[in-house]
Amino acid sequence: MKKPFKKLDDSQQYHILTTAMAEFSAHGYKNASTNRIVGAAGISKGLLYYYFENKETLYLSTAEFAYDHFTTHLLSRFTTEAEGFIERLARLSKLKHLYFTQHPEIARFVTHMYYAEGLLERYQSKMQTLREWSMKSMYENVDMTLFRTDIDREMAMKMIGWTFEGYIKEMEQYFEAEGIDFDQVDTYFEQFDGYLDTMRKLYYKEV
Amino acid sequence: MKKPFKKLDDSQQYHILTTAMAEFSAHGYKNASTNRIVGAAGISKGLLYYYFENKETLYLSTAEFAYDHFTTHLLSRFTTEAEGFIERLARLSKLKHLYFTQHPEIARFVTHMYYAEGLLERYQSKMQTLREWSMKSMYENVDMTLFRTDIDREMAMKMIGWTFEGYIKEMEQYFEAEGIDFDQVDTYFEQFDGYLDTMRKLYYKEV
DNA sequence: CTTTACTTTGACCACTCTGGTCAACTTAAT
DNA sequence: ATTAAGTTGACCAGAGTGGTCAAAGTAAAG
Repeated sequence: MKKPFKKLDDSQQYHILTTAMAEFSAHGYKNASTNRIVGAAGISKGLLYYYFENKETLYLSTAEFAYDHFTTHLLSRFTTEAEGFIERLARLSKLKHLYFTQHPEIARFVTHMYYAEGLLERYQSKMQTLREWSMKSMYENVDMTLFRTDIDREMAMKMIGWTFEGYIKEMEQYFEAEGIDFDQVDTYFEQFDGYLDTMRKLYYKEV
Repeated sequence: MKKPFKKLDDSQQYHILTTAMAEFSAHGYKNASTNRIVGAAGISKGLLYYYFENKETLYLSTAEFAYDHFTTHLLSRFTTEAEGFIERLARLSKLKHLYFTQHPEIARFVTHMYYAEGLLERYQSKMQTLREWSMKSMYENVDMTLFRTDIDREMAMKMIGWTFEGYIKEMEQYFEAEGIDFDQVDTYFEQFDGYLDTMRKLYYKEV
């Protein structure tokens, strides 16, 4: 990353970097095309190389930006208040979902980083931190005594997690296919709360 | 597909077609490389074009073979006997899992076909049949009265499905990372049955 | 042996796309 | 008018593409 790029508007930096992220997550580092990036970003080839020394630097700058953005916008915004496991995961899921709709390219690129191998080795310790954070944020200060005692807790937690994953995935597929209709975003949250109630009935002790 | 290819051993046909499938599912039709295919299959470039008129025909032959193989090996092998929803889905999952371990390239290519758009339009009616079959095989002759009455059935079925998906996905990731150890395949099935018991406890009426 | 028909090879072709450069041009500030 | 920063797109060498084809190999028949 050269100095001229740092002098740009934040919004223009964001624009270029997220465009690059979309390309990188879609095709991986090697098969990503700088030509497509400049095309999609609406800048000339020369300008891209006026901003970045080469493809590799662009990729690494992109990774750094994504990591920082993700951590400051998502991790810092999350508190571990006392609550049940289902409520905890619900809050986490909503946060993730919100971040995904507001910054889809970054979110997708972060998951790409999560699994990518190759250039991102310098980030693997950071990724490890991420993994540990997601562990901690799932369990810390969670009241496990709410679970009914006749079923295995490990299993229960796994199944609850899979339920959230499945529901979110289904919603994403639905919105991707049909387009987001804001009337239906309401029913989306109603349904979500419905699942929450059901899960409490299934996994928690009777009151 | 030309006549010389049809004269080959079944095993050699299978070998070439599955190699092509791996390439196609990994990179999609357009970015798949015939050079990589011949390299991985261990045949010369000329021979591939002695067997197939061009890349497109290779792709379509591949699709036809995959579809036929999948339907005859999986669909035909499945019966809709009377049972509960959990047991039905467990059988379906085990079948899928078995097919996936025995014919991974075909399985992956079929999922590729499921979502691919472009050349496979002639197959979309067949894909629709597949979709209908998977609906039918999930519900036909299933005893729904086993469910407890205080939770929504639709939700219950969804959540059960997500649990199976999640468990299978986790197992695949584990086996991919650690390699398949046959001692652990046993514990795999024990665990699976454990989840079945738990699910019955969660979703079925008490006996 | 020779001939004939079927297989198989890999060098080769024209073409597209790649990451990256750079002289020329525009814009803004002095 | 001068200088410096910003921006363009034609251009390059190289890699990889789908596809061809003369040549070589193989096996059976006469």
